[in-house]
Amino acid sequence: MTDHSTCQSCSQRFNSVFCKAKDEFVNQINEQKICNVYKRGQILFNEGSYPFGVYCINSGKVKLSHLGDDGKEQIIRLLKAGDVVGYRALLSGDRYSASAVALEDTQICFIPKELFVSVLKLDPGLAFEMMKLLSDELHRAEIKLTHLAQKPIRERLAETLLFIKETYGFEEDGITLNVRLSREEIANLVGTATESAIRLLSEFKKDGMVELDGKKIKILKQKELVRAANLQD
Amino acid sequence: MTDHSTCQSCSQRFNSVFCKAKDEFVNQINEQKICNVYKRGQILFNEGSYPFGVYCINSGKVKLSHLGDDGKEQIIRLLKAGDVVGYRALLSGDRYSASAVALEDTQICFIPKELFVSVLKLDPGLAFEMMKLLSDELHRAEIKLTHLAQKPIRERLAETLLFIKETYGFEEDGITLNVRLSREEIANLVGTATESAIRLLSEFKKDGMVELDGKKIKILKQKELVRAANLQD
DNA sequence: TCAAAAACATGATTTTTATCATGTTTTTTA
DNA sequence: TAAAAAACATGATAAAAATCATGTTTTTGA
Repeated sequence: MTDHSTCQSCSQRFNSVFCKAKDEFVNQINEQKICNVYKRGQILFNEGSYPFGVYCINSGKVKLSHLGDDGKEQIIRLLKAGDVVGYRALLSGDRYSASAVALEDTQICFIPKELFVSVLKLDPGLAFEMMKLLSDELHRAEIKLTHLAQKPIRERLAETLLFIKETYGFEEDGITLNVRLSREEIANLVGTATESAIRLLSEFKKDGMVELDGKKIKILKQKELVRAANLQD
Repeated sequence: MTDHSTCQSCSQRFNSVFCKAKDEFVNQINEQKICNVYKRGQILFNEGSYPFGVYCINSGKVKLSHLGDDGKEQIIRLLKAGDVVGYRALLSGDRYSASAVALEDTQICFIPKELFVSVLKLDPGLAFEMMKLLSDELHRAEIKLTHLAQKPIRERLAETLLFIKETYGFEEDGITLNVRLSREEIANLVGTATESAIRLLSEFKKDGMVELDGKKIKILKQKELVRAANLQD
């Protein structure tokens, strides 16, 4: 869904919630979509503002985060090519409860609210995929919630590193996490103080599980990291 | 949706996700629904088993909870008349990731999976309400997640008491929470150790905010409780 | 490009929270 | 209904995590 291409031929089409949508509606979306490039740090939308549509990520990376009651960021989701953002508030009929910010230069297509909703009503394939997406996100949120309540920070940090790997994968070298996050962002993903995240990353390094080179994080011993995460499945 | 009544005349119909469903489909559901009474403590479904349908609560109360990796319960949701349970796993195509247990004697109608899914495909009104429900639950989960990551236990306990009040309301006296939960269940809702929950409840009592009489909890000073919860809105 | 700002790192300390221990009360059930 | 079990309560202690302090390194922007 880049400027010069179409939704019909979009590389992410069958990798997204639109995979089951009928051609007829994909064509309609193609007519009305607006494509844009967001630079690293640019805001797609801000907590508290009204949703006017949904955002399809064609390439790049985006973080979705809340501000807690005392102003501290909590990162709710990490998004990549093929993901859609901004549907939660739109479907609830709320303002955005989270902000979306590009983590690197990112190509995004905007689909206006009215069009998205009308297609959702006419295309049960899309509606079903949407429900599946919401259900999966709800599942993830409930698991995370349980882990936040019950697991120590060390385990949650290990889990977060594995989650980052699942989401963005490795660079060509096969061991470096394919995203640059600040220590503060990692802490806000784990749900802890920045210093604690830094300290535990140093421990993981000392234990030989990871290698740290600025914001580059290499996973040296994934199995040990899985053990450190203490997951049941 | 009791045994002797019909979905068409169900007192919860317009108070539920089926509020926008077409009569035609409500009639179909009425034909195939199976109504049951669950005694306090009885299990509707168990984490790990396969979903065969969804459960509509006609009266009574149900808790939905996860087991954490170390076997500790985390209560995910509290459900009441008009609520539907068991749709998450069904829509995701997963096994149940949580168990549902009746908190008191509860009347529940079961709607078989195939019927529910087929109606969902044919009735955009129901599909939309379902998406709205999922979005709202996702929102709630994200807020809770942020609070678990950022707020101290005292604030979370206060918030939990207010949440229980929002969900189940008061008894006729206007101050007693209309549900009986053990201290352990309250702790598993807050995400803390049972002793911590007990201790902080005692503090709230000492501060005159609540009155404790076994499992009966009376809210004496709601405003102070709101302040103790330190919510932003 | 170089000065300022931000991010990173780590030790020391304090606060928060969990765990352990023990006694009491309530609930269950044989 | 009485004995056993479960739940509740609270103090003492230990562990976990946050905060504070300070110095170093990296990044940013004038």
